[in-house]
Amino acid sequence: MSGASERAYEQIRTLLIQEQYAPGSRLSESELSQKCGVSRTPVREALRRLALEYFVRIEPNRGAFVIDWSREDIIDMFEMRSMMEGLAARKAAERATPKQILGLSKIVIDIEEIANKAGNDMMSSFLSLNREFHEIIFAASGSPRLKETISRFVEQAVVVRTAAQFTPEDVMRSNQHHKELVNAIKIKNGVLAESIMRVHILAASSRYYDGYMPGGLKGEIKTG
Amino acid sequence: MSGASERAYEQIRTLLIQEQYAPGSRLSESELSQKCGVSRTPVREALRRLALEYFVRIEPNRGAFVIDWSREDIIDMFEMRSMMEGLAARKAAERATPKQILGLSKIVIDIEEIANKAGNDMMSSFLSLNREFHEIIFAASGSPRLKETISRFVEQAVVVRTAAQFTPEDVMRSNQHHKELVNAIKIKNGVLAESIMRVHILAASSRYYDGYMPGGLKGEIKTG
DNA sequence: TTTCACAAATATGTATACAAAAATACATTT
DNA sequence: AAATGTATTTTTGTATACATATTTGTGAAA
Repeated sequence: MSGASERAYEQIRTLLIQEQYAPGSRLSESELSQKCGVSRTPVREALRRLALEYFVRIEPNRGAFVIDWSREDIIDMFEMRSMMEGLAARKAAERATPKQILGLSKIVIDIEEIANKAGNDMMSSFLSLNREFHEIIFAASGSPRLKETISRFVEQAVVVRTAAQFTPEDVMRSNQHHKELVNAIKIKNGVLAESIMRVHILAASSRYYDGYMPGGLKGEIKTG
Repeated sequence: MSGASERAYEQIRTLLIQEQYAPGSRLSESELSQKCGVSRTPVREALRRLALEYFVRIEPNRGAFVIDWSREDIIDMFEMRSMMEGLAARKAAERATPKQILGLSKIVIDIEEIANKAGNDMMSSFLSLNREFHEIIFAASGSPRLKETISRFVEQAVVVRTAAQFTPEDVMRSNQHHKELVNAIKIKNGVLAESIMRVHILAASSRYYDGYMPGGLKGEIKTG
């Protein structure tokens, strides 16, 4: 899909992830349309879409503003994510095919390998594999609606930035969770899979607080 | 807000709730713009918005189609709803103000009264009060994001229709749940509040299956 | 200087015109 | 008759022009 609307969406989204605009600042449609090389119509459509993914907030007759995530917003978001991805893991444990389980196992091994190399692009490889891992869980859960809802949270600026905070030890710990999760799914233990996934998400969230919140939360909701 | 876009949204949404268009059927932009008395631009915006609320599905270069909810989709939706509203109830139990608790208690009494009268507009009064009840829970949960996410599911054609299936006994049972919920919140028992809310939602969902699915689910996931 | 009122400028909201893609109808071929 | 290719029509996608609301800037009055 190479439509103007799609391109505008991608471009604006990238700008927002790169923090080119301060939180709370106004996004002018004409300015963005110039920057994206398309007319205002597809820009407006892109902004509406970004509003649904919590990148911007739209005020009637006033336009789009960069969303400002409060501390509470972030805590809530991870809480919801852990709950929904936990549900996805439980359902995946009940329904995953041998092929999907094999795919998950393979990613665990792949991440283990790149974690030891610790090269330059280690992080981008990890992010890609990690994403793939969670995608398989979503697919295995058999609930497109669930996947869609979770995605709206996961494709978030704050989330994207969180992963970049990961140290090699974080990657190892994360992959340990993955390994336990695959085992739980293998033995079809849904409740276990759900619990592991919740820990997994909340542990990742604690990295965010450590990295980005002033002084972190210092154990308030740390789990890992 | 009396904008053309808003009016188009309302009108189209009403048409969809009233099942004026068959599931899967195509929605023509020009036809809708004529019917709504606005141009295609606000109609397009309304359709995009309805897509996010799962009323329609948009295919690139092909337009909007009325969503067809499969049996699995509906089960998933109620499962997610019960989980998310459960979370909201737990958080509400931890944070509700005396004023909010009083508001909840009042609604329980009001519903009790109208349930006994069983008049013509009993159902619409119940729906209104029921909505208000859940709104207070959302507000008390202190998580606007959570409320927003749940709303996208709740404002659903299938959900709206489900409530219309309620018998007087269903209303009484539903209000019994409400009463227990208010008590749990009063004593700040979050886990209890969460459990009650889950039962509450899943019990309501069973009414849907009874009323609309061919033959119902006959106890498959019935809870009440 | 501060505040308010009002006009100019700017931004969003909507309508319309045009471009591109998809759906349809029809003729041609097998 | 069925299938395929092509022309026509229809629909969506995008750009632009206009309407309306908001913001900003200026100046007069307190």
